Amino acid sequence: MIEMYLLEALAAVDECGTLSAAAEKLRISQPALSRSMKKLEGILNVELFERTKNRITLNETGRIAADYAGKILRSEKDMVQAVRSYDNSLHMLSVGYCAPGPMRIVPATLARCYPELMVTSGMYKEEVLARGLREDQFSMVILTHPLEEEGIVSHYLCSEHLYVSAPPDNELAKREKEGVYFREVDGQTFLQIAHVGIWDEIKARMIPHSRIILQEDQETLNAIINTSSLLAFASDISISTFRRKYTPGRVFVPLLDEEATVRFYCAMKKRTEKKLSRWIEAIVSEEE
Amino acid sequence: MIEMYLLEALAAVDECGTLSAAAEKLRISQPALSRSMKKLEGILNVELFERTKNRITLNETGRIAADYAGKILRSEKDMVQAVRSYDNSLHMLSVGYCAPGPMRIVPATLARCYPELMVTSGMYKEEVLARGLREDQFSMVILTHPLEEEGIVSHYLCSEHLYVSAPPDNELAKREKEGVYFREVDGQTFLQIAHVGIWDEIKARMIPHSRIILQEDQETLNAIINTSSLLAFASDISISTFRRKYTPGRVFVPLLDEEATVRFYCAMKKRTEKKLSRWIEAIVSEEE
DNA sequence: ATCACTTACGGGTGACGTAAAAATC
DNA sequence: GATTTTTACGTCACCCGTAAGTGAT
Repeated sequence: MIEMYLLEALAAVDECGTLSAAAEKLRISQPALSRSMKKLEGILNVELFERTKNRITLNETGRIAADYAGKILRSEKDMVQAVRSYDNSLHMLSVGYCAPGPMRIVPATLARCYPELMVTSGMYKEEVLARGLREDQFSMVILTHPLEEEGIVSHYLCSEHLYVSAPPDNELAKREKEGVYFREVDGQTFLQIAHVGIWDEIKARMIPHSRIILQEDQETLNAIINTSSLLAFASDISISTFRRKYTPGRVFVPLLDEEATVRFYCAMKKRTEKKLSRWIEAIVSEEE
Repeated sequence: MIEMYLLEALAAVDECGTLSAAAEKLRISQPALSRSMKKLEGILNVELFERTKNRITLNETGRIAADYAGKILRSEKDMVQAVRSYDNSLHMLSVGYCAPGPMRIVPATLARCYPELMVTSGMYKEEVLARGLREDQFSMVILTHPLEEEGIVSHYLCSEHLYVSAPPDNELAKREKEGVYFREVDGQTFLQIAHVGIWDEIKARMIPHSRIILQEDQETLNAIINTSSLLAFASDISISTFRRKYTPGRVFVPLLDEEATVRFYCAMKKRTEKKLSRWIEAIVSEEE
């Protein structure tokens, strides 16, 4: 049997042309490589090289052997790649989101159901998410609509409702109960966390005349909000998870347009649905 | 990099189901195999087995890995096979004949042109020869006609003319100069060496009423001929190469039918023609 | 008790590197 | 003289086998 290191050596010699160059590439000494090539010829019981005193060149047989060697080495690389990535798919769950809201709920509930699973999260545009799901870059994606495709199933996950966060001395604070329409605040300047996914498009449509000041860091943003008289945004999810706690002085006024409510659906392939069945059931029951 | 022995071990475990059985198959100890499987998992950084205290089973990842392993092992076998057989084709020349006459000429001339070449000879029916040439079982075949096919070239090689070998006291011996026709000897009993290829068919057609006593061994046949009053066969080739010497008392009477002369052609693939160019030129010049 | 796997320990093969020689450019 | 391959020799890694241990059937 020809061991892999011999095939690798042969491929390197084929590639480099000389033993010395190949030895350097392989990070072994040149005599070691010379021996390996002799050993390979011994195993095959075939001459692979034209040898002169200080020159060694692959002959036709050697080139054929080197081609096979290259092919086998690629197979081996493929194997390592495929096995590792399959194993990864068992231990990792890559989830893509179109908005930060569900990202505050899903990873936590997944971790509760499957403590052994490593969950990765990321936010992308919905087209990217759909394509990534098809191509197995994501195990699951969170969208604003069910994805109706062959082999893919979608489940309703949760909804998120948008609020305006107003300082207590602002006129709007009085409207905490009855709410406000987008058009009433269009033109105002808002503070907002960066990267809110789908909400960017909604705000661009509904309050086109507003300026929105973005802040990358959530803690910094909270600090600014607490000392600022500017309006900001919140949602039922963000309020319940941290806004109430970290921007305690603020009044949250619900937006009354239907565009201020988004329904989220999780979409995944059938085989993932099977793997996540416990979580899906839990989500469905929480929803009731 | 995963060495081949690890892949072989994995494939054996996959095949045998238990480490002990696989170890026996591989002719190594069971602890050694246990270690190898651990090493493989270490290299891949992946679990390949479900392990209980006294049971080890491939998990899904392991089955995927084992499939790859089998594939790579087959590739390696293919490589050895292909390289050896290519090398063989450089050093061996397998020639198939339809008659023994050319077999007395061709191997000797080939050996003179290419002393480094190992030449193998064998006699077969012409259909078998044509197929064998196509499928590379023969490097060259000797036929009674040129082979007109894509990628195959044919050259005229030599002709062979049939004689009747008669004891000096036989009536026929007087006809040494003028010759004799097949029909004149049809019905007579002949002594003949076994395995004369194409000549069997010619004789079956031209002297259907004759009995032909076959003898496997040439030396034995010569001895019988020298002490027998039966007729026998000879040809210009056999006469010049050994009949004159080993059956010295005999008179050789030429057969006058055109069927008694056969022209031989060597057929080979284009690449073989290139390899044998020196020999082909020599044959052509001898022919002139 | 037997079977199947793992752990522990010692041994030998063989792959490696260094050094030096031979030969070509 | 520089480069390339081969030969020689000592070293060390690692793969193996034996023996012992653990747990399940």
